Order: sequence, then structure tokens, then C-alpha cells
Amino acid sequence: MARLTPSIACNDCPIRYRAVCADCDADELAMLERVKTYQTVQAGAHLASAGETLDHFASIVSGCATMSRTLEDGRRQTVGLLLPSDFIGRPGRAQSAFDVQALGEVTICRFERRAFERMVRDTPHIATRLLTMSLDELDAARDWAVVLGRMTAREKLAAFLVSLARRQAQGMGGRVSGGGVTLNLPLTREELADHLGLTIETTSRQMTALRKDGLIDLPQAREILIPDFEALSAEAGEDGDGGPIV
Amino acid sequence: MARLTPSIACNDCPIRYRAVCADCDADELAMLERVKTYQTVQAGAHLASAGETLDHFASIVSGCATMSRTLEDGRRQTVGLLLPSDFIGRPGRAQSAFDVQALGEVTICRFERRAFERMVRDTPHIATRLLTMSLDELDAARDWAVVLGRMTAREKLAAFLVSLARRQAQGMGGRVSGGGVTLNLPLTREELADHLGLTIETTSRQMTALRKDGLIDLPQAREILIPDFEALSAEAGEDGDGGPIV
DNA sequence: GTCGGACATTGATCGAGATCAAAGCGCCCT
DNA sequence: AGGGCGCTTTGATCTCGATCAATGTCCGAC
Repeated sequence: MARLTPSIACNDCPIRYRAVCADCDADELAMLERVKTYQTVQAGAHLASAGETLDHFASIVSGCATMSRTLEDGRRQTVGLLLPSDFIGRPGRAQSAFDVQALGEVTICRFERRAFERMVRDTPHIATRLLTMSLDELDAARDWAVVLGRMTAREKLAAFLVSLARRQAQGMGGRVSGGGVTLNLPLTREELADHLGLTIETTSRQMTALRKDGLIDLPQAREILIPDFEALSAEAGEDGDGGPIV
Repeated sequence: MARLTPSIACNDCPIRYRAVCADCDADELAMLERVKTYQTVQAGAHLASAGETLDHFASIVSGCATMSRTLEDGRRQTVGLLLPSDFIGRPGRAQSAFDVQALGEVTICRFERRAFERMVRDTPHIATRLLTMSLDELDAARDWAVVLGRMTAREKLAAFLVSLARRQAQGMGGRVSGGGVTLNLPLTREELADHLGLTIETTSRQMTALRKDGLIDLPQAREILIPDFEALSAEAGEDGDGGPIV
């Protein structure tokens, strides 16, 4: 499975700015500092809509958002989960290809479009970084296509929990202790189902099945404890190449 | 659905080099011309294997290849179809994330890795172009995830045929005449099934169903005639935003 | 020609997940 | 406390696509 690379993000957001700019002149980013604005939106708010023209880029500071498409008859598929430090917007594209919707309260850091693109143009290594980020997302999207196309409901759920655990551990949003991992599930069962390409009922049933089989514990519906990370990874059909959680 | 942008490709390959380099100094690409080599491989040949370290990039000159992953138990999912002018390899990544396999006889144009990356580094607008290409692929991968996650077998097949028709028309590999479109299907039913996330039997049955419903004609198993492109698009759940075939 | 093998179609049956329906559980509000 | 609402779980049944099995078609080798 793909590993994600640190995103472009702001200096005093609690994010991985240094990683981006270790080899970057402070001056080159000063411009961004001048135009950035913080914004906090409530659960359900649309950060972008498919086809909408955006005048800004953003990175997620806190909270969680989904990228999804809804078909005319109401079927919805989530194509990506955005966590803190993830980037919203596509350099060179004014239009969003998918809906981006806040799950809970979300704080983003916005950059005015023109300023951001000027910086990209004038700072070659930022362009390289953006390319790397895009390729990571591409790998992740294709990995997920394999899950959607060929895995069973149980495997889909296990694969999602494993990947979320890895990302939360990476972003320090989760706790790892003695082989056990605690996950805060930022999605409702419905949002989860939309990501897995399942119905809410099947998702709930598989969650119960994993619990009964001792692979996860559910102190609360939205809090998941993984006692044996390796065991859950095995359910996701991983042969171990995904690496440990930390 | 996503529109693809012309790829990086070689000068005298019958591809869209000019589009790439309209604003490019001939000198900047001369280096590539010196290191490029053509290679023709037979059906089934692996152009890359997941995890394998690649010392080159390539673009497809003729023929067709798939990007896929095979699970340990043999389940396979194709995550992308590579047609002439499509690019193989990921700048900045030495390893391939997926298997790339030739479907029929395939000719590629190879660029030595180091030379290519040097050119990317020294030619900012090439980096921008690569970013654009990656974002196109990202859109395409996410679009396909929606198909895999939420569409019925019939819709999946229709969606694939429509997108293949668009790409072949774009690449002049297909003929458009009086509303009717002829497609050369470069895939066997099995390869098609692996792309659609279905079995070979279901794929075949849906093909027959579309034929019986007059949406396609099948003079031969691998030749598909689309009498009414709009009608087939509608089967794919498109509301018309995908645009016409030409 | 006809043999053999790869590819494709069709039929019969099965089963995972969808659908329809009903509780159960938190939690806020009055 | 009790009512209402959103989220979750569980149960009963149905259906689409998978699976198992057979047959058909094309094409190249001999």
C-alpha cells in the first residue's frame, strides 16, 4: 500500500511545514504567509463542490473531510479521506472534480489561488513536492480501486481500518500502546459505507463480525480498538508489505 | 469524467510531442533524443512488475498495456489501461507500484531514468506538465473508483466502452462516422473483467445484453460498434457532462 | 481437412451483499 | 422524567453477480 508524503501546509499550523521547506528560502514562502487565512466550518459544510470554480487552495489543519461523487440517483462513492495536513485543490485546475465535505468541525488554512500558483512557478522544488504528493495520491487511489473492485465486505472494512490506523499514527492523532491501537473513527456508518462501496447495514454487520472474531473492540460505535494490528492486516489480505503501524 | 492531457512522448513517435513542447527549447529535449531507445515486446510481456526497480521511463508508441495488481489468491484488479502516448513510470520513484503488462504486441519508447530526471529538474515547464498529467491520472483513477464501488455490471461495462471510445477517438485509433463509433477492444473478456471488477461470465453476459438491447453491435468478439453514443453514455449513468466523443 | 487449444457464450445454481423492516441506543431539549 | 431525533444494530428476505459446468467459435499447426 502507498505511503503518504508530507503535504504543503502552513508554518504555524501544527503541520509538517518544515518537511516541505527544509531546503526552501523563507522568503519564497513569506508570500504565502501574507495571503493565508484560517477558516473553520461546521459538520457537513461543502469545502468544494464538483465542477465549482475555486479561487483558493487549502490544507486541513484539524478535523476530517471526504472527497466524493454522488450520482443522480443518490448513490454516493467517497474517493478519498482528507486528514490534517492533506491538501485541497489541484494546481493548474480551477475546478474541483469532486465534492469535498467536512465530516465534523474542520479548520482549514486557505491560500489565495494566484499567490499559490505564483509560488509554485517561482519555486521549482515546490513543484516537485506537489508532483510527489500527487503521485502518492495516485497510488492511494489505485490501491483503493483494488479494494473496491476485488475485496469482500470484510476485507474492505479491515483494509480501511488498517489504512486509517496507519494515517492516524503518522499524524499523531491515534495512540499506539503495547501492540494495541486506538482509532477515532471520524465517519458515520453511512459515510464509511460510501467509502467502502457497501450499504450501511453490511458495514455495520461486518463491524460486528470483526468484533465477535476478536479482531477489533468497540467501546463506542466511533471508537475502535485494534488489539492485534498484524491480525487485522491479515484480514485485509496484506502479506505484510504494508509495514508496521509505526 | 476526466479528460486526459497529452503525455510526454518522443519526437518522431507518432505521438503528441508538439503539444508538450510548444513552449520548449529544442535543446532541452535533445538530451532525451540521445538516450531514447525503442523496444517492442510480445503479448503478455511484463513492462514492469510491482515492487521492481526501474531504470527507465517509457511512453507507449503502439499497442496497449494494463496496470494491475494480483492478490495472493489470484484475484486481479486492473487499475488502468495504457494506450499510445501514455506514460509509464513515476518521476522520483524508482519502484513500480503495479504490474504493467503488454496486452498485444507493444512498442515503447524508453528514456534512461537519470537523463529523464535531469531534464525534469532543468526544465520547469516539464515538471508542470508532469504534474498536470498526474492530476489527470488521479482524476481518472478516482472516476474509476466510483464505477467500481457503486455501479452495476451493466453500467460498468457501458462506462468502460464509453471511456475507451473517447480515448480511441482522441488518439485516432477509432473511427467515428455518422453517429456510429467502431471500437477495437484490445482486451480479452478476462482482462476486461479484471478491469471492471467482475467475472468473465458476467462480463460476457452484459456484453450480450447490451447487444440484444441494440446499444452495441458485435461483428466480432473484439470489435464493437456503437450505433448511438449518447444512448450508451446514458447507460453508464452519465448526465451528458462527459461531452461528445469528438 | 481435422485436431487442439485459447477465447467466448450460455445455462443452472449458489451465496454475499442489498433491500426492507424493526428495534435499540445516545443524547439533547423541554 | 419523557419525548424526539439521529445514528447504529439486528433480523428476514430478495437479487445480482459469482460459481460450476457445458458448449460453441475461431484460428493456427500439422
